[in-house]
Amino acid sequence: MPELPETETIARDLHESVAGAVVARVTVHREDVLRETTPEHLAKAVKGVRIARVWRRAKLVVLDLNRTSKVQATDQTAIGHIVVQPRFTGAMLIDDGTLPADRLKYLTITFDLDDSRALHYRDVRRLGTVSLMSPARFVEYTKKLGPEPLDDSLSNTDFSGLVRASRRPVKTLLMDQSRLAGVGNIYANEALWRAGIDPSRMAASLTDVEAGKLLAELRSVLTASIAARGTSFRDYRDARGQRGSFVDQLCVYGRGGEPCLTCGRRLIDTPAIDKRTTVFCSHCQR
DNA sequence: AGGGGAACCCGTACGC
DNA sequence: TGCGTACGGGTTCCCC
Repeated sequence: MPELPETETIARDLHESVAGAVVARVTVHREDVLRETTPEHLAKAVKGVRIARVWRRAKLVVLDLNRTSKVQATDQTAIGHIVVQPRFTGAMLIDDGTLPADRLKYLTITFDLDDSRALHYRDVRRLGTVSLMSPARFVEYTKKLGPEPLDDSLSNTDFSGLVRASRRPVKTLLMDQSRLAGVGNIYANEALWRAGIDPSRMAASLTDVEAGKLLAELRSVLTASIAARGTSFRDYRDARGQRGSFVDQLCVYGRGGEPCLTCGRRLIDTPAIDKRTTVFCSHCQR
């Protein structure tokens, strides 16, 4: 399930390998993943345009599209964005002819590139989405998202302020994309365990010191996971079809009933908060 | 503002 | 073995 580190890994890989490439043709195999566009509209809008940059915002992979004509060569303004939200089973795959055959099942959209490679959006369960947005629409859409946790411009004071403004459980707040972008169930659980904070605590009850500790641990776990190319718990694969290895460094997620790595007591696994699996240590997390 | 619930989708796991 | 069904998981949207 791609959260921030997995989406970051996909975006970096894609940027490295397809930035600058031109889209020759688009084939939509499964129309139901499209949002804000139609197969005809997408094909027309994207044919012959350059993928100028691939980057991440929240849990979204964003492809910036530019014109290819020489006249426009100095104009760096994107003419639009393809916004991919992989959700659970979505993957962006670079197909240079070497992908194993089983990776080529469940393709939903194929962007043929002018260098004979292809970029596929593959999604087994198709809860993920692919949108085509104008620059204005993209701004409107992304301004509803909270700050990026790894952005240096997010200060301890800012973070403490947004945490302490909410009376919801702190875990719910961490996962609220409109307050803080990119954090999902895995990293919310991990950061709270590392920070020694009970996930069900009212966010507003955290002290400035606790909030500072939580942001530091959140950044630490996200950074370490990016370095490991993300967590492949079930389905996640990067743009090369490979698994991420951070699953080996998870301390609580997926370890309900097993011993806490700090105190050895049984980790509690409960759906009590928002019906999402929360794993924590009732002894170490207060 | 925020809580609850439904919809989206289908492979997997499980019961019989 | 095969068939049927429940489940999961993030986001969006609608209602309260």
